[in-house]
Amino acid sequence: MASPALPASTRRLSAPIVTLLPTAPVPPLSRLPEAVGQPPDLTPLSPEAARALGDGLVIRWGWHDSPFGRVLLADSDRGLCWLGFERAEDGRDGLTELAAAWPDARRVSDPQATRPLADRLFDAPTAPPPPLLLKGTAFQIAVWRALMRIPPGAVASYEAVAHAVGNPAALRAVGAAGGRNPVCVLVPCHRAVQKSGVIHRYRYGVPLKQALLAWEQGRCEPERRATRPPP
DNA sequence: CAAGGTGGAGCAG
DNA sequence: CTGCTCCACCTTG
Repeated sequence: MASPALPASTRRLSAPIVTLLPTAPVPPLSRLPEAVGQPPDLTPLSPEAARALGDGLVIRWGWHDSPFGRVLLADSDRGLCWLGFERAEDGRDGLTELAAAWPDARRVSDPQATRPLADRLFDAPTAPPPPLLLKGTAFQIAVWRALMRIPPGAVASYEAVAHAVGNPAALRAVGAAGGRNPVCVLVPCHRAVQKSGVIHRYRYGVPLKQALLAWEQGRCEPERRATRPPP
């Protein structure tokens, strides 16, 4: 039986998070594509501005099921300010992280408010993102913007992202900045991989990162399915 | 200032 | 292939 052997360098899913056909690995982009236009509704905030805003901010949050596990969504009238899975690898749960990110905001459990977004979140990887309210340093915001230039179905090396933000040597800091983005999936930090193509680390675990990439590749490169040998 | 982080290159086995 | 060392540099406390 010719099972479609994954490269040994690729870690396998340890648990069936989502059922997907294995896809051929995508070679990392050596350079990010030129900006095709930033999402017009992305609202970057410096930590100082965010602290000033936090007081009056009302955040409505809710847990929802997704093909990749439970997700926590948190919305405000300034945009979506949190999208995270249930638990990060370090053990912290989403609600704790949300509270740490917006300590002065009024946080209200309101699953009905976030349900519409949750329902269409995983409809298609190419769907335009909702308005976002992102708090970060200048460097982090630059990294997040660069990550959003990686098309769905593609991956880029941390080095390429570092180059895109004008500091090719800061590739390790790029990884750290990506890992601190408050809206995973929408800021596609999962599309940054090691230069060799190996998926090495992810805030929510390597299996989830692989599942997200496989899902995007399956949705964005249907021609791959035709060229893949039958199981 | 020191430590840590979603890296990368080089080398040994 | 895996594992280790060293280097890199921005952020955080």
